[in-house]
Amino acid sequence: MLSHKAKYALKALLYLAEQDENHISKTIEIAEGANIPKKFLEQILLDLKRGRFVSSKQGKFGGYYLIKSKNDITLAEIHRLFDGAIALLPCASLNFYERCLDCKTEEECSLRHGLMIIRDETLKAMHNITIASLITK
Amino acid sequence: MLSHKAKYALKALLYLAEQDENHISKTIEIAEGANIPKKFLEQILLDLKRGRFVSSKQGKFGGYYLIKSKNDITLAEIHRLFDGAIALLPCASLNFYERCLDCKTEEECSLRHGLMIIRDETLKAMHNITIASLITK
DNA sequence: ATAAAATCTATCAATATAGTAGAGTTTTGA
DNA sequence: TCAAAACTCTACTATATTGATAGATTTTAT
Repeated sequence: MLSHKAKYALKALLYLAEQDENHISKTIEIAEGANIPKKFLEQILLDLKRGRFVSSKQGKFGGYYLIKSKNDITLAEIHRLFDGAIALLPCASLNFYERCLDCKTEEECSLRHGLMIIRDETLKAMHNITIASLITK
Repeated sequence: MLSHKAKYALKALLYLAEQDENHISKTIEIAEGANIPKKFLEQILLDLKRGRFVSSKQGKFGGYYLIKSKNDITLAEIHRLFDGAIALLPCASLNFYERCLDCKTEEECSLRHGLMIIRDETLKAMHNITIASLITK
């Protein structure tokens, strides 16, 4: 399941993608427009900024705006940024690999192979879900 | 990610599936064979019993054994039993549906459609991973 | 009866989640 | 230059979940 953070992040990105080009959105606008607790959203937007999905302008008339095309922001990326690995176990993960400590046979645990198949399928599907695809549903 | 419970459940089922027909396995055997904390495994086996994947015999010479074909036990089922919904949000779930409370438009949240696509893909893949398929990897 | 095994219920520590609070910094325009 | 508006940063908190452990109870075979 997605965390609330990841869900809110997607909704915030969706909100930003629906604004006019060059429009800059204040946190409070996004919060109200997408129904997200404002103070929580502040943290999420900072995370999205660190992830280089959005950028911001401080001070009066400041706010947030997309710096990545809505066609290039995928569910996979947002999942990884907020919820980590897409694979079902760390030993089957591409980006968050860790050895299973409870596996006797060092490299290959009995589940790893099957879970890598799932990972590849899920990843492929998650890569196709972009912010743009969510708008034009 | 899978919980330890779900992971241990899969490993326990794998262990049981690898035993001779009619063999009955004591918890301690499974625990040592699959490297799972014994007391924790006890709970997991009871869950698997309630889920009708295994059955048990009490008393001396008792233990656990599969009552479902290893070809019919899928990752999807084990995920649902121990970790719940396969979908990324409750509003996109088949078996654990709940409305998104933060969605303004009652029935359709902006993410639902995309997440249902992911769910279908993941589910299809998870359905193909069976205990049998994990053995003959 | 006794030993071996499953079963049941309770408890616990550590961690993650979902937020809230408030002070600090930057920018703008009057 | 000053104040308001906005982002930024750090800390805190309540609650739930996870990953176990402990111990008493019940069942069965010999």
